[in-house]
Amino acid sequence: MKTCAIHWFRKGLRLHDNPALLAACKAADDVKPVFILDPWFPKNANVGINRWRFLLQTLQNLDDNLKKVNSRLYVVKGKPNEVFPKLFKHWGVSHLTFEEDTEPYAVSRDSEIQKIAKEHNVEVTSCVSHTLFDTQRTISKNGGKAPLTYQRLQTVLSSMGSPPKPVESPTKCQTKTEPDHDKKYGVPSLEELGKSPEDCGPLLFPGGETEALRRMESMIQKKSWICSFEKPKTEPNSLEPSTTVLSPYLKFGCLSPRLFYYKLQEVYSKAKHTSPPVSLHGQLLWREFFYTVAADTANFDKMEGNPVCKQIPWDINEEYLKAWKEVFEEYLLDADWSLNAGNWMWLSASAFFHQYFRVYSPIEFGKKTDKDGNYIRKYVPQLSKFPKAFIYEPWKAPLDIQKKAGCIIGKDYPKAIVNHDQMRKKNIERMANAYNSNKTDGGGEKRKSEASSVQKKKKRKVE
DNA sequence: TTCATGGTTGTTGGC
DNA sequence: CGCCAACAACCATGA
Repeated sequence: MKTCAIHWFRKGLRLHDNPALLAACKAADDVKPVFILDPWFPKNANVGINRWRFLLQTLQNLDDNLKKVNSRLYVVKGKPNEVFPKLFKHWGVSHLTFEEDTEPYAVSRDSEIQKIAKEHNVEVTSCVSHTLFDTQRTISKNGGKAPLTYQRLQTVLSSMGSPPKPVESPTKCQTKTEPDHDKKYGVPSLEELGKSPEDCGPLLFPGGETEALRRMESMIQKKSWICSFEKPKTEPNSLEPSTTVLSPYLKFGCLSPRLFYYKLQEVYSKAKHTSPPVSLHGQLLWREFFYTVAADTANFDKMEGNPVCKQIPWDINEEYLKAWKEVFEEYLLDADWSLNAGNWMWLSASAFFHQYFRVYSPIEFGKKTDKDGNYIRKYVPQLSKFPKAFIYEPWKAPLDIQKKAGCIIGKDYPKAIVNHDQMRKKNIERMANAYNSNKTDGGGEKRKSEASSVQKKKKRKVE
């Protein structure tokens, strides 16, 4: 009796610790590993050329690794809800497996595919392997709502025991391929997707599971570095990475967070080591934190309609917006929906972090870890010849120094769009007002008592 | 219900 | 250069 199962790759682009792939191999003697290039995606998401390259390299590597276990990757173009009915019929599919994905777009897409599968008598198995724990289980352990502080998450997780152990890679994943497989289902090149490879930057971090495991293994050798790792002491403006650079591999699932967790555990077990939140384990827990809150919060990537987000009357300034917009989502190799939204709320004191008067200075913060401004000299070549006294504030340099540096501010390089000191004050005031008015949103008695308690505090201060 | 506690990365300016 | 107080007074959690 021949049975055919599709394993649907989305994230989780790996063979190791992939319980849904294992389930497909177990359920069927013909396993079709499928990746769907969804035309919806490039139009509505900002994916830069380097991330496209990373994805395609990851798919190529996935195909290579599947070949080693007698299988192949099938890259199919189309919308999942149109592709699956065709594939179900074409291959006579009885099982569909995939890794659970907690992002709202994925949740609604997957529930539609579940329905379609049911209509075609296809049995669906989905498994958690993108996060350390099942986010829904964490949420229900916390009384049905996501923990809103890191400490609370730690408390909840510690009541759940250790994360599930990673499962082995499949040793055999028999696939009946067709002779024209490469032509019909091969991994496309950048050109075939209408992209220009010459627009790519240097290839510093190749995509793929093999590279992810290599990078993790080489990092895990540096035991004292791992044991003394403290995130706040890393250097965001260093020219060499001062962190692991495993995040793009975790984002695409080239690397299992659970495998990484247990590899770190092994090192930790033999020596004194740092702890969450600053340790490397702590970094995996931050990821878990934002994934968990994001899975439980409506409009997590927006302010409006987002119950955890402070409602702040931001200015709408198209000019400023243009200078910043989309940059992170487009250019980051590791752009990750839950993590980006969570971190932006953190940094803007909109949620999770509330001490809004601690404002980063674009001048002082950079100086802390890069006094000479080498990061700016590399990435903003117009400013590269400024003396270090002015590298963070080139507009303050006397005209003759600007001339000597070959860059007149306002002519060869734009003037600052805001005065930081003024804008800092203005925004602290705006935040104070927003916090205050959010506090009194209950209205009535509550409004009165809150207002009077603020008054009292002010009085005390004066005395 | 009330209140203390702690919070992964702030900046400035004086000593 | 390192240390420390002032800045203004936040929130979620848990006792």
